[in-house]
Amino acid sequence: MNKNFVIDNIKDFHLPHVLECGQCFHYARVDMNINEGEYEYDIVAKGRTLHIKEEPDTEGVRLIFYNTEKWEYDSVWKDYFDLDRDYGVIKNEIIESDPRLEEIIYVNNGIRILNQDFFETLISFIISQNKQIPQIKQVVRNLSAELGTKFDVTMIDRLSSEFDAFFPTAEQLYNASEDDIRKSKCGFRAPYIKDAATKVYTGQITEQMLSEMNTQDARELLMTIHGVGEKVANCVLLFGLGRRDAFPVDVWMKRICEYLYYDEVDTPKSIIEADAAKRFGKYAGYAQQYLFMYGQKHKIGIKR
DNA sequence: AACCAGGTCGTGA
DNA sequence: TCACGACATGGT
Repeated sequence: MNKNFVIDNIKDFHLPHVLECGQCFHYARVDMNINEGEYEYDIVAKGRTLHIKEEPDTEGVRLIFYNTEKWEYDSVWKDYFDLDRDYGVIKNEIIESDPRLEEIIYVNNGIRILNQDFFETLISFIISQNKQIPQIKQVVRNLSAELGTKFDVTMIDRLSSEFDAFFPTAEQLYNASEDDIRKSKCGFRAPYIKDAATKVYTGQITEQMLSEMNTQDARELLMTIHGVGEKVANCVLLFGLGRRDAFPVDVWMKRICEYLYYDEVDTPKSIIEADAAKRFGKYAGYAQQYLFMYGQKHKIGIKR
């Protein structure tokens, strides 16, 4: 039964940076009986659950996927964690675009852009507007517990923690009333969630359509959803549709980029996004994530 | 007690 | 186009 899948010597990977850089919300850290250099998490994603641990290895880290078969790693988690990608190349390209990012990348090394489920990413980032990350996680958990398909923790013997349901499908959210959705404490975003679920469930917007469009057209189609603006659309493109050229600009990125590139002068998000596209090109999404972590860690530009 | 949060919408110049 | 308040909820 308890078969673990292990991979050794993974470079450019650090679980806390991967999960806690604000790109995903349906996870929890397991802090019990952990040794130095070890990090353990529970994750609910891709309609599955995962209990995973990182340990130091001779070169890079070792990942232990608890109670996981090889086929499941090959077909699900390898892609989810973006493990086929060579981040050495990506880091070099970014540093070439701006040498000042070398230190920032070094300090925040081990970030991976996850390949998450499209619909979950869409709803999660609709929720994210005007909320802090811990609260986003709470609403995602509430929404799942109330409307998502339950899984039996004792049967699965995998999760040690607080989750008991998958993220709701488009169908489940479409069939829920706005009041039911509001019970998740999503507040004024409830009609937004409903509209997104409706457009996806009725096939007005599909992952297939979006993946066949160029990034700009896909962004515009996403923005026809009520409650999806430029920033949320870019997050969905980057984290849920594999568009690594997308560069979401939120309050943090605005502060960080003004600090780095605009001499602290107030600059429109549209300018910041366009300049980043020019500067980082197809690596803009990766650059954004290193910058976001850096800004959060050092509270760049925050005045209090 | 105001003010802010991985924003977006509606309104009015 | 652009500025600005409103919007639920919770934390400081």
